[in-house]
Amino acid sequence: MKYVEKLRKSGLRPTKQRLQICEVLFDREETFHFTINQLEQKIKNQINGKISLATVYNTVHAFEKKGYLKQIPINSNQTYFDTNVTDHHHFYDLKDEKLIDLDDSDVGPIKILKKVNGKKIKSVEVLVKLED
Amino acid sequence: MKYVEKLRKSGLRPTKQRLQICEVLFDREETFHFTINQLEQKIKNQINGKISLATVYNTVHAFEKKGYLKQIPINSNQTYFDTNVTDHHHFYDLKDEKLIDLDDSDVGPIKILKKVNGKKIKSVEVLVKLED
DNA sequence: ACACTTCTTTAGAATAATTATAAACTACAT
DNA sequence: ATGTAGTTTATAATTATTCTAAAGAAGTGT
Repeated sequence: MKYVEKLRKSGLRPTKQRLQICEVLFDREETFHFTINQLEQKIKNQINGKISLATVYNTVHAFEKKGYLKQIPINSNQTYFDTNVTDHHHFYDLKDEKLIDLDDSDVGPIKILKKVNGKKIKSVEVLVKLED
Repeated sequence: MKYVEKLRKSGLRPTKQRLQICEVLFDREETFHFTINQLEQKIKNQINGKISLATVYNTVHAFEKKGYLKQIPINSNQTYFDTNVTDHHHFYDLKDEKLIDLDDSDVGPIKILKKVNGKKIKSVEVLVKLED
């Protein structure tokens, strides 16, 4: 399994559940945007067995902490995550409640001219809301 | 009362509670960023009486629908609102969980080059996360 | 293989933000 | 004043997320 080493290197034991979640998350061409519930559904469709919702939460948070996932700031009732952990921006389709990646070439460079005393910039994220 | 007319014009009855909330929200020099719970606290400090949490929710949502408030897209456990309904950007101080306005002169112009079939851009918002 | 420790999974309970409900109340028009 | 439609309110319901504690699995040393 190609994820066994990756997990072990991160100090995470390669359990059956984590490997299954890795497959759902990372065995794909394109960036994957998801909520916990959507992910749980995908996992349950893909595997032949049960997985606890708590495990999905645990794993997603563990992966986020290790830098394999990131949260996307949207005001939705559910939290969105992204398998693309590079600095990038998003379209959010309000009607379909779906995220679409923007890569850097789609957005001009963003300059932040204001400074805040004693704080440094951790990230700069653009959210472009789309309507019909 | 200066808010009576404003409310009536929007088709909202100028009730005692709504007028009190207007004072807390709009009788100030600077933009006000808040969560429902913070707003509830401010109201209870300011007035000499009770207000139901449900009323705070109702009113904030009514004002949002009428365009007097807008939601700010952040992933927090609580929803943030803003009395500044113009298109503008934010710092979010991760440690203090506080929002700071950026005005347009603080952020260079943002070009969105990508188009999505049949959709148009409703808003472009930048969130700059700050850490120590 | 075995024992032992530590990490992980799990079901279910707990928490917390938000929304729904339905009865009492209030603004407003007639 | 009376009627009606909108509003407030306490409380219940809902929903996403986190917590808990017991059972299970992985890793280490023997």
